[in-house]
Amino acid sequence: MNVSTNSNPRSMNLEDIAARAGVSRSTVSRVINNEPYVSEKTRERVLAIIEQEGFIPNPAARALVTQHTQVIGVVIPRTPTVVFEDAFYFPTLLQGVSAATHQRDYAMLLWLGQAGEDDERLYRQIERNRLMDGLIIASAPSNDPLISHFLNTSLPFVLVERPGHDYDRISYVSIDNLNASLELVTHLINLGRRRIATVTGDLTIPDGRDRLDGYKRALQIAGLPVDERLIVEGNFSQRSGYEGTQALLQQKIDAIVASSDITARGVLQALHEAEIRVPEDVAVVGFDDLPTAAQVIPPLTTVHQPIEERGRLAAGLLIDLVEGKLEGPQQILLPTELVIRQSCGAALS
Amino acid sequence: MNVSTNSNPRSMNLEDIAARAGVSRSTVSRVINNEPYVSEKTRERVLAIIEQEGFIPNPAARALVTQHTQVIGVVIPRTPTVVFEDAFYFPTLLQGVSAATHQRDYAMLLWLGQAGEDDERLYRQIERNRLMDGLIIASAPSNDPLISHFLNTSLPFVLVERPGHDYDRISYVSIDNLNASLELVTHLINLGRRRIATVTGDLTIPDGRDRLDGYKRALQIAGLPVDERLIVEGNFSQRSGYEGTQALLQQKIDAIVASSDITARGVLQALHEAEIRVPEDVAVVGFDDLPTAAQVIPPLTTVHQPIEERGRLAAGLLIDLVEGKLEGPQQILLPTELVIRQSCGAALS
DNA sequence: GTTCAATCTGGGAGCGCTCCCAGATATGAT
DNA sequence: ATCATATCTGGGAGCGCTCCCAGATTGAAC
Repeated sequence: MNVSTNSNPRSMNLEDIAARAGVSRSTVSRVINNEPYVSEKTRERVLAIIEQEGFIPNPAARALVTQHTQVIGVVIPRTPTVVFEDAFYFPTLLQGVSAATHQRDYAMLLWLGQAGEDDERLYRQIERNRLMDGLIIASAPSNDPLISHFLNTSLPFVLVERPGHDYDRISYVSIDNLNASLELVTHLINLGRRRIATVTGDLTIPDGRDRLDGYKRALQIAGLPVDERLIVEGNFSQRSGYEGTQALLQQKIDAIVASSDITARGVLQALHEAEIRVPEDVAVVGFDDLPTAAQVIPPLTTVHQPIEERGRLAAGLLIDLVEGKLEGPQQILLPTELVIRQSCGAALS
Repeated sequence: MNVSTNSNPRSMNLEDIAARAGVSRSTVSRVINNEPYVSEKTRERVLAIIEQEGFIPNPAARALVTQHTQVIGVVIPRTPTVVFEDAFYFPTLLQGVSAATHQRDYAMLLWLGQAGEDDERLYRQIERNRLMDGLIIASAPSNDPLISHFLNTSLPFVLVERPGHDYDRISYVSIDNLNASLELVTHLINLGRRRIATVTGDLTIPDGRDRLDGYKRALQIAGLPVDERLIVEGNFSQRSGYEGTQALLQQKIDAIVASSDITARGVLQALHEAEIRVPEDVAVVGFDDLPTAAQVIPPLTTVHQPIEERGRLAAGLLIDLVEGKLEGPQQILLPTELVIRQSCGAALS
């Protein structure tokens, strides 16, 4: 009946190409996979026909036998805050991951956490998806379920933050938060600041804790006291910077170290409202070097971190693990760069 | 030799589950795919074993026979400008796409254009990737090669902008730029503005052209002249807003319609430098309602568009097309909303 | 000429599913 | 009891590849 109206013609396969080239399936496979033991003449003939027919091998069939898909996954749980408070980090990171995956001929599967919604369902979907050769997990804090799950699996994964646990069993790419923070605070000390306060990040996250540790270490090295009254716990948000600063103004201070540029925004806002001059009365420094850091008033002294490279390295590392070019847990800490602008008062001296 | 050191144990398959349940491969398959003709008792027994073993069917094997992967792709070419000038649109759109794909149990393959790099290589990778059931193409302007390619293919695809050509053969989800712009300009006219200028967007992009057409239409409806000297061609960038405004200041004007909130930022900057009061001397309106629109001074009157919903609908539509629930090209125009703040001078009257 | 290794080529087996068809069993009408 | 029908169940075939092994061909060495 519908012989002539076959609307969805079967696409070509190896056998079809083989027939047209007058060779066998196996030979075509060898040509496609660039294997040896094919005469130059045959190879060229086959390649010509592949080109001419626009033939592309079926990835599902290939994956079925090789157990590799050439696909890696990227999970970004609980994005809402990321998206709305800092719409820079996440796209930039993806850009880096994307660059590396494409360069190595992989594709990238993206999993985004949904606003408000519990990540439970997402995690189940990710765990059930056996299409990936490996996984990049962004934003480490409370994604323990994912990490624990994949620790019990043979699926390679890489974090782009330092994990909160199992440090030595997990591969990750991060920045040297502690030393960056140490350098930043030392810079303030060198400028003559002595009563240096801080609004920390989320201390359940290694990033937050490490930055605080760097702050303390810098004071200790300089022989300055670590005064707990000058340390207010925040959570990287602008709001925590604003409220933290209001609390800090009870004390006599001459500098505030914000845990992030977003937090610094809140700090500046609170200082402005209290009619305190920056940097004359109080110096302010941030962390991250978001594009807006140069645009606030006064321009923010901060720590630049290579976000895109972080993504690129994480993807490269993951693919190396997948392909067996590297073994076991690998940890990479990227260097950061102190960016001196006006908010620290460097121009004053 | 290495019998006991088999490091990568073959994971379970249907046959294994079947053996444990004392049934056949086929019955397990029926249970997994929720097909009828399985007795309730058998179904429960099989489900229990699947649960207990944590069995997940091999997607590659499944895809090989069904010709469906439950994966859709999203292409965002030439992201650099998007990322750096407007880091909001793109993540929000992805969030919407992601929400819809996850809800319908699909996964999302993401393809990002690389900074500076030619998109040629990316396009080849996308075209060669036969893992996707369908494709969402963001940012329509110059991606003709992709669109033309997939028009000749049976792969369903959906744009999230209005295409520059083949309108009626292509499925897309966009907003009603023309009427939104018309409403916006009419609002200015109702406020008494008479010399209304505009800095357009990229006129090679339908979005840009439609917004300009809405501007003209509004003037015509009000019986006002369309003065070409009051129309400066821009490209959605802040810079074009800045330079366009400087050019417009040669004319006598009382309002500027910016093609986007980003452009409006440049417009405000130029007016500020020229010491022209907004909205007293010149009213300014934008388009897009970025989060920053409410934060500039004065807060920007603009057009709110449902970006996340755009992504969600595009993905939903694509999956409907993939699954055959909908036919052929489908076009959706989403409604927008006029957001009146201070920059239009509404509060003055 | 023969012999041997290196180089090339083809086809069977199998990856883990779905689909189809044949056969078994239960259910109800006669 | 008999038969027709609806409900279940099992196994073969096949999706399009890769991998392995056996056989064919070549070329160099003797």
